[in-house]
Amino acid sequence: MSASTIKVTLPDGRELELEKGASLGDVARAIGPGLAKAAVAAEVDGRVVDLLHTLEHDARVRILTERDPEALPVLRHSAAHLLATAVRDLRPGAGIGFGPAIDEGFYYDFEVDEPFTPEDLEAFEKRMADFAAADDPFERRVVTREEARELFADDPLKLERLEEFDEDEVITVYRNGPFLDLCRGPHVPSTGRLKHFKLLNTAGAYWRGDEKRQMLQRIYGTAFFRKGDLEEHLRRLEEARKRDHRVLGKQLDLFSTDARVGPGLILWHPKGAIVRMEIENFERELILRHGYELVYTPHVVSETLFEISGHLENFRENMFGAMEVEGGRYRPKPMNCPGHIAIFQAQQRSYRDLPVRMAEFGTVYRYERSGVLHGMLRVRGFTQDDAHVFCTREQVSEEIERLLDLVDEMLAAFGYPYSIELATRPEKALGSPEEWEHAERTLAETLERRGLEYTVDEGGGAFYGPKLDFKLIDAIGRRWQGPTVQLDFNLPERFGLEYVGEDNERHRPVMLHRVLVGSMERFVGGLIEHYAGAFPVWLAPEQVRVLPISEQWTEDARAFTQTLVGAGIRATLDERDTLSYRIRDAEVHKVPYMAVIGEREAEAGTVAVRRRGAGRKQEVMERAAFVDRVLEEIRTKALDPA
RNA sequence: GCUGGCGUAGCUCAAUUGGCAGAGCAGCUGAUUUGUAAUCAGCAGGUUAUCGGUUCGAGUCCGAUCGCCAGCUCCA
Repeated sequence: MSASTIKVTLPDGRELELEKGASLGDVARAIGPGLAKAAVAAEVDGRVVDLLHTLEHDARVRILTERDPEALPVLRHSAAHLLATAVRDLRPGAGIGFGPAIDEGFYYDFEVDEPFTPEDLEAFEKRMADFAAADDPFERRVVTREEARELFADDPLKLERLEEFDEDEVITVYRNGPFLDLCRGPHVPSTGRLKHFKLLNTAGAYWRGDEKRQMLQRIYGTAFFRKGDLEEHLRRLEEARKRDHRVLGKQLDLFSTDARVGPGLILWHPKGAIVRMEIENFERELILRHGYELVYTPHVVSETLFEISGHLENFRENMFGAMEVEGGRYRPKPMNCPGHIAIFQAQQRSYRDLPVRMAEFGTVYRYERSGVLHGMLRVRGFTQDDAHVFCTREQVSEEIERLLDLVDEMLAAFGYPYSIELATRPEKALGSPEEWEHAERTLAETLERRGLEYTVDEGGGAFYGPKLDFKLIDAIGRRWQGPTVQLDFNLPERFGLEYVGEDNERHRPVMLHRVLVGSMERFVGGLIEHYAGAFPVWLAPEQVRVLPISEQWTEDARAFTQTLVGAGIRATLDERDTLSYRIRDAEVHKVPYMAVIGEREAEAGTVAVRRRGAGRKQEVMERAAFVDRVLEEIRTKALDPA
C-alpha cells in the first residue's frame, strides 16, 4: 500500500483502500450509491463524526444512517442550528448561546430583549421549514483562534466560550445558509435532512447554568428522521400529560395541597391514604421478614444532634429554621440518620449484635426553593422509608446482597423493571482513596456475584461514600429514582460509633443508608402515573363497587357488600340513578371491579362481574368464587393484565 | 430564588374594544326503578386568589403580595 492511501475497515470486516484525506462521504460512496444517499454521519474508531470529516489514517468506519440510534443526536443538533438560523433571521439582534441535542430532542439558548411568545415559536418553526427546504449544506471549517474572534465579534457568548479553548484544541465552525456557529459538530450533510421537527416550549435558562449570570431564553424542540416517530413522540407527551399525577390526584381525590397549609406540603385524602397505607403495610411486613427492626424518632430535634452529624454545617440551606424552646434551639429533622445513630448508641454494642438494621417511616422536612416544587414529586415535607444498617466491614457484602433481594421483591410488587447504577468517588470526598476503592470494589463484586448488570456513574457518589442507585422504568418508559443504597464513611466517624469486637477491642462499624421507595410522596406520585390512576386491586382505594340493577335488589346487594367488607375487601354499594350512570361513574373512578346484581343473579345467588376497562365483557359467577378471586388478587398483589 | 405564563362556582371552562359574571359536570330537592360508560325537572352555588391604584364604570388596565404552571439551578 502506498503512502498516499489508507485502509478503512468496515463493520463486516471488509477493507477498503482510499486516498488519504478521503472524506466519510467518499467512504459511503465507495461502499455503494444507496448507502451514500442514506448516510447521515459516520462512526470512526468509535467516535461519531460527520460525512465531511476526512481520514488521514487507517480507521474502523461505520456509516450511520437513519436506522442507527447514534444518528439521532446528530440530526437533533443540526435541528438546533436550523432553529438558530430561523431565530437569527426573524430576530436579527438575537445573541446565541449553546444549542445541544438532549435526550428527547434539542434546545438552543438565545439572548434577546423581548422573551419569546408561543406565536414566535410558530413563526420560527415555519421559517425553519423554509431553510430546510433550501437544503443548504452544513459546511465545516477549521479556523484559527483569531479568525474565530473575528467571525464572532458580535457574539459575546461565543467569544466567551472561545476563550476556554486550549491552545492546541482544534476550533471548528459550521455554516448552513446564512447561519454560522462555533461548533464541534457533527452535523447531517444538509438542512434538507431536517423534515420532521417541532418546537415545544420556551423557558428562561441561565447562561452556563449559573444563576449569577444573565438569563437567556431557551427554546426546546424535538426532531426525528421519520414522521411516524415524531408523531409517536408527541403522542407519548400527550399520554404523559394525561397521566399527570396532579390531574389524576384531583380527579381521583387522592391528595391536595392548600396555600394555607403551605406550598410543598401534601394533604393525603382518604383514598390516597389507603394507597400509602397498603404500601407501608406491605413494606413493613417485608422488612421485618428481612431482619429489620422498627423504630420511631422525633420530628423536631435539638440542633445539638445536627451539629454533631454535620447537617447544620453542610445541609443548612435545606433545613427549616430553628425554633427556640427554653433556651434550646430545635429543628424539624431533614434526615432520619442521626436519630437512628442515637438509638444505636443508647447501649454498648457487641459484634454479636451486628448487623443492626433499623427502619423507620420517618417524616422529614427540607426547605426547597419555591420554583422547584412539583406536585407530590418535589415537596418540602415527605416520609422516607428510611433504614440504616450498622455492621462490620466484613459484613458489608452480605448486607448488600440482602438489600438486592429486598429491592427485587419490593419492585416486583409494583411491576417496575429497573436498572442499577454504581456511583463512585466524587471530586470532593471524605475518607481515603483506598477506603473508597475498597468500598466501590465491594459493591461492584457483590453485583457481579449476583450476575446483575450495572452501569457506573463516575463521580456520582455522595461526598461521604459510594452508592447504588436503582432506576425504575415505568409503564411508558420513563426512568424514576428508585431505591438507593449508600455507604457512609462520615457519620460513624463524627458520632464516634463503636462496637466491641471478638478481640475485646473497640471498632468502628460501617453504616449503610438505604431507602426502597425513597419518599412516600414521590413514590405514590410516580405510581399514579405508572398505573395512569388504575391501581391494581391490592392498592385500589375502592376495590369493588356493588351495583343493584333496581331498587328491588338493593337489599341483596347490600348484604353482598357486607360479605365483601367482612372478608376484608374495600367494597361500596352504589344505589343511585341508572345502571349505566353508575357503571360510568365506577369506570371514571377506575374501580377495578363492578359487581352487578339483578333478578337473575339474585335468584341464582350469583354476581355479574365487570372488570374495569373490559367493557361489556362480563362474567357471571358464584358469589363465594368472586370473593375468593378478589382476595387472591389482593394476596398475590396481581397486576392488571397488560 | 430567577425568567416567562397563568389564577372566574367543588371541577372543566365562557364572558366583544373596560359596560348587568355565565354554561356543563359535581352537589341538594323532587319525579323516574332502570341489565352494563351520563334519565328528567327544579334549586342552590361567586367580595372574579388577596390588597391597593387608574376610571363615571375593572374579571378585563397598572402595582404589590400569595399560589400554580413551563423551565433554569437543586434534589428523596
